[in-house]
Amino acid sequence: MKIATWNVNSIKVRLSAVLDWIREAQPDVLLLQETKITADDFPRFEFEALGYRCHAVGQRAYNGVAIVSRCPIEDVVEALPGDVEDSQARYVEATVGGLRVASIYLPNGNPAPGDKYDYKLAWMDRLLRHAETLLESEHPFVLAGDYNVIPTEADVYHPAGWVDDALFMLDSRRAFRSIVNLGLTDAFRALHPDRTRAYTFWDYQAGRWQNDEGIRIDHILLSPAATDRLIACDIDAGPRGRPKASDHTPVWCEVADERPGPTFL
DNA sequence: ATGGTTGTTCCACAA
Repeated sequence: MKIATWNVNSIKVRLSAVLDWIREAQPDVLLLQETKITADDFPRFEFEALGYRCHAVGQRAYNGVAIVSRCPIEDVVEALPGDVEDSQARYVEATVGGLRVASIYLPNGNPAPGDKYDYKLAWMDRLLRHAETLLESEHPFVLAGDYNVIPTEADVYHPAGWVDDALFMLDSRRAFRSIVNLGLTDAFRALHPDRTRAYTFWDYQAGRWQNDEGIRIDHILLSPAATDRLIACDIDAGPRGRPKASDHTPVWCEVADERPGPTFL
């Protein structure tokens, strides 16, 4: 099963780019972020025409996440547990093809320090607790999306320029590490430990794409049971170089349908 | 230190 994640920065503007990429990359599941549209206005028919189902969680103008899948989308959870006051559309989780998957749009947190940074860290604490709950089930799961966290210095073109940014500040990185340290696997880094200049986001401003000055902030985290089935993972920078591109590009992984036997080793 | 860009909305804010 091929699972991909992509922050599209408005599904309305990006619809043809996303449909093109689906035709070309053939993911079984595509997790979207920053759709910037309500669930009612999500362009479901265009995805259904390609043989996919959709479950969108959204709001006007900001945020918005969705699950697009070839398999039925079952037992949907439309918000990250832990704060009934939080009305931002940043989380959707469901079972697809026997796997639990979540599309995550973690808060940006800038400017930091401040209210937005506090919200980011609180949101990450809720994600940590929820991941603990998911782990108790021992069911394989995939938490993928725009984490808005640069995990290490290897994941940014110029670390010194980012030390005061909420995406790279120590508490953000610590919180991300705590989530991974529950026993999850950063699929990309697990398979490409030494790869440099592996980015998923390049700012629209200041020629960042042209100069390959990016950051790796879109991540696929796998539970132990899902990690045992991990076959491949990569970043597809193709869509970032096309006209009317999102500032993010897709990340995908391939997970075996069955737990591999001895012949796999 | 500033400016550089894109999207949505209402004349700014978020990224």
